[in-house]
Amino acid sequence: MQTVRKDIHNSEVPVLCQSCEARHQGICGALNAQQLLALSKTTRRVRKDAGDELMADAMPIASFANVLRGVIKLTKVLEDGRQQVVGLQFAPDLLGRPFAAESRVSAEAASEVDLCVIPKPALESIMKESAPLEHRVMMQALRELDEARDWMVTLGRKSASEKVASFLYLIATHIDPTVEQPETSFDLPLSRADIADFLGLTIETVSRQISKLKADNVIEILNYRHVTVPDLARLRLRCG
Amino acid sequence: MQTVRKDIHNSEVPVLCQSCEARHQGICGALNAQQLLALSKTTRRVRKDAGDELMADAMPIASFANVLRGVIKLTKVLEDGRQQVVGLQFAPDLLGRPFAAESRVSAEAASEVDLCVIPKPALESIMKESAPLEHRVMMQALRELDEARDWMVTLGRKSASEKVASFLYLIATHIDPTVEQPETSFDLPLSRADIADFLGLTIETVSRQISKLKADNVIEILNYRHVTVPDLARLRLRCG
DNA sequence: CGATAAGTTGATCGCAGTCAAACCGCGTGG
DNA sequence: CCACGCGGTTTGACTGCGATCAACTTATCG
Repeated sequence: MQTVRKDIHNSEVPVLCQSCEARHQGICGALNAQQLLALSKTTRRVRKDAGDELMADAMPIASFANVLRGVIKLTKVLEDGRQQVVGLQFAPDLLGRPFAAESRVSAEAASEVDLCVIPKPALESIMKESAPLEHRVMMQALRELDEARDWMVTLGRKSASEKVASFLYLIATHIDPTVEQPETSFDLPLSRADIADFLGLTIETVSRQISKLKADNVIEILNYRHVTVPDLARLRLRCG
Repeated sequence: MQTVRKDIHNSEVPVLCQSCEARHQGICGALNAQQLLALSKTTRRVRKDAGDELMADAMPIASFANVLRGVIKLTKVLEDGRQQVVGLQFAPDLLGRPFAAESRVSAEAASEVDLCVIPKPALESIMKESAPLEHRVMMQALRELDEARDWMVTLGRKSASEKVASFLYLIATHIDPTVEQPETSFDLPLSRADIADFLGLTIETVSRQISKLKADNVIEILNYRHVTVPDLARLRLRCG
């Protein structure tokens, strides 16, 4: 989050974290009015563009952020440059690793995102006082652990076509978690390269499998990014 | 943990959870004397053999358990039977998914293990009162999340030989986390089939890569299970 | 001993990676 | 307006790693 300072072109208007409060989402739902007011004095509303780095691996953590809109990708890289996306965060997730001096992943805005940035000391001091808040943070960690383990099955045991179908299914069910209709439509928040890094595949293989799903009428695609799924259940079948 | 009841042949002697208390390890280190005494009345010391099922996917959770000795493997299976090991637990980890009605993984003793079994209501009621305990549980969840994400890189981006080397390195550094000497020796807690399921490979590929490491003098093997690593740094180099 | 389970080794095949070329949308400047 | 270049994507031809199928070896135990 150390990039926040220098990115002057981004709007940094101090506001009350009303988005999360109003919707009782994210971590703010666990706070009372007084705590919320105290916290709101230290938070900053920040907009970041796709591709902006939010947190670097092995760098000290200066702040946390509530994701209000958009998608963030968490990545790890090997010495020789091989990259793996190890997690995606949607609203209203909390970005950042509590109780660690430095991050163990890199975080990057996958799409344009809105964040509610909270200084690390502010959040940790409130967390020490507020058991409900710490509980909420733990629940997110446990959910992320469940998701990571689900994804390990995909990475370790699924074929390329199942991996791509699983990714599309994940996005379809996460990007807009409203009522589950059989037909859905959405914009992919990730480039082919990012998808490949998420699935442990190459760009070319991802492209081929998407083309195959299109040929089999499981999905329709407009302008590379906009996906329509006529029947989610049929996509689900392709996930293995 | 519902198998605890019926497995009469296993010793179930009620004892104080002295192992974890004495070493200030695991969750018991977060409790005061009074809480520890109250908890010890409900806990049971249990020994399980390798291969015993401790928890089934999608089954209600009846209890938690502190791992005192041995290794537990957490697995997930696809409908068609493909299996993936999604985590390993060593002493003094806490086995079980807090704040969830049912488990999302299967747990099986990989080696002979000693457990300190705690009924779910007992632990959760103490956790509600004791913030340090909840904090300790959260720290474990965060650590498991870090480990899961590390492993996602291995699953998604490493070659077969790097995967096997990474597994051996993981075991070498986890089974006995004492002072780090260049030479180490240990027994593999997993069969070739389990290793394959952990790495997203087949048994044959695991066997071939182990043979290759042996041929290159990176490891020595006795009776399939006992491994000696003459130089941990050299094994580390093979991890990618 | 023989039976069985676990592990190793060999031969072959196919999926996904690699290398290369074409395609597409888009902004920029002539 | 079109020419041009550029990044992202698609498609094609070929290769190679790891899966598959099968035979064999080794350890264990009745």
